Amino acid sequence: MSGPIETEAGARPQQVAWRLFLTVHALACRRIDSGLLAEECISFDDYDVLLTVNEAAGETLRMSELAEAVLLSNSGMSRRVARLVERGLLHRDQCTQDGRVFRVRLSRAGRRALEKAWEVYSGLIEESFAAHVSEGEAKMLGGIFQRLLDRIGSEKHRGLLAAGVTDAPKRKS
Amino acid sequence: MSGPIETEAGARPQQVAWRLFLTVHALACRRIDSGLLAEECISFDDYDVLLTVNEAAGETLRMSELAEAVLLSNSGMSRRVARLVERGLLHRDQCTQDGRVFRVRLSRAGRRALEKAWEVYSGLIEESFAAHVSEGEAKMLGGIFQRLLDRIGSEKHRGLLAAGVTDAPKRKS
DNA sequence: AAACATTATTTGCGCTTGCAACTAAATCAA
DNA sequence: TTGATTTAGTTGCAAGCGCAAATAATGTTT
Repeated sequence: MSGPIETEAGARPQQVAWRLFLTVHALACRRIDSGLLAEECISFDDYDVLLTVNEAAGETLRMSELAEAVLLSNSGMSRRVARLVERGLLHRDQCTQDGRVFRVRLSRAGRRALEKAWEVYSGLIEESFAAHVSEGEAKMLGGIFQRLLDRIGSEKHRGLLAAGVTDAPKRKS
Repeated sequence: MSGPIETEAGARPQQVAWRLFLTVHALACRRIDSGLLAEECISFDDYDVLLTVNEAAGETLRMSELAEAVLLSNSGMSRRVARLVERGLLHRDQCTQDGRVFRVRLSRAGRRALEKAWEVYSGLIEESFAAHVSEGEAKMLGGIFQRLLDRIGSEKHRGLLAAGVTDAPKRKS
């Protein structure tokens, strides 16, 4: 986003890119959100949670890990998970070794919901993003974004996993 | 974001890029948000509103134009502007030709707040984004994002202006 | 073991949002 | 002109969020 004075002419390409980045993000997310809603899938945000759980080593995560991975506050995640449990998409069981921690995993219905949503979601990504970017460009973008993530993200955020960059050796529950 | 089944191995580069895109957005925005807060500036979202008003042709915009440009619902914008008026950063005056429309413009204090925020914000963009992207890469990103915007954005969204693609005739302060 | 400190998660609260219903102003119809 | 329609913007409502305080389970002293 450019500054308050000069704006149109003198903006550096990085600033222009930043601003476009914000706008594209907002537009694409809006489309995807409403696309999922229209097909009666779980929401974009819920998808993110279920996917993160599904991908976790051992297919289970503690509340705080999940919150961190999805970039939501702990309290926000607590309530989000409560709703998902309520709807039968997630199990949330207390850890036997340490009664303070709760582990979350997909239920059968949760897995089905995730799979159904993926069918829709992948099409929406295609239509709102992927179709407009060549494979070479996508690799470039991925490289740049990964670099940004390495520099500004504290550590294990979703993208690392997606890009297969993680080296976490852990095994399941 | 990759799908529920295969994920790490078989993901297309576009899907990897998409997921990283989401994560980088969330992380960078989080940093910028808290950076602005720490320096006692207006919020990221308010900045966006004030900047959009400032850049508008004639430095004034109707409520609905503003909402569209900033990608907020009309009701959300109505309340956001009410708060900004309350705080003395914006004027909101009823149009004399058509009493239904309200035009918004920066107050003096609003302009000062915008300028002060820009000093901080530009540093935060630098640190969270620009510093990690070369000028050539930034141009590439800008090109790709602009293309995406052209394809998925209905029309005049902020990015068009930032990229100097608009043909609006405005001049500065 | 009793008291204190620490860690994991959940609640209370206030704020912001979007949708849908509402009000007000302008335009169209007769 | 009066009445119906459309348009611009604002509210009522029921979410969701983050912060800070509360709760609960462990750990650590002494």
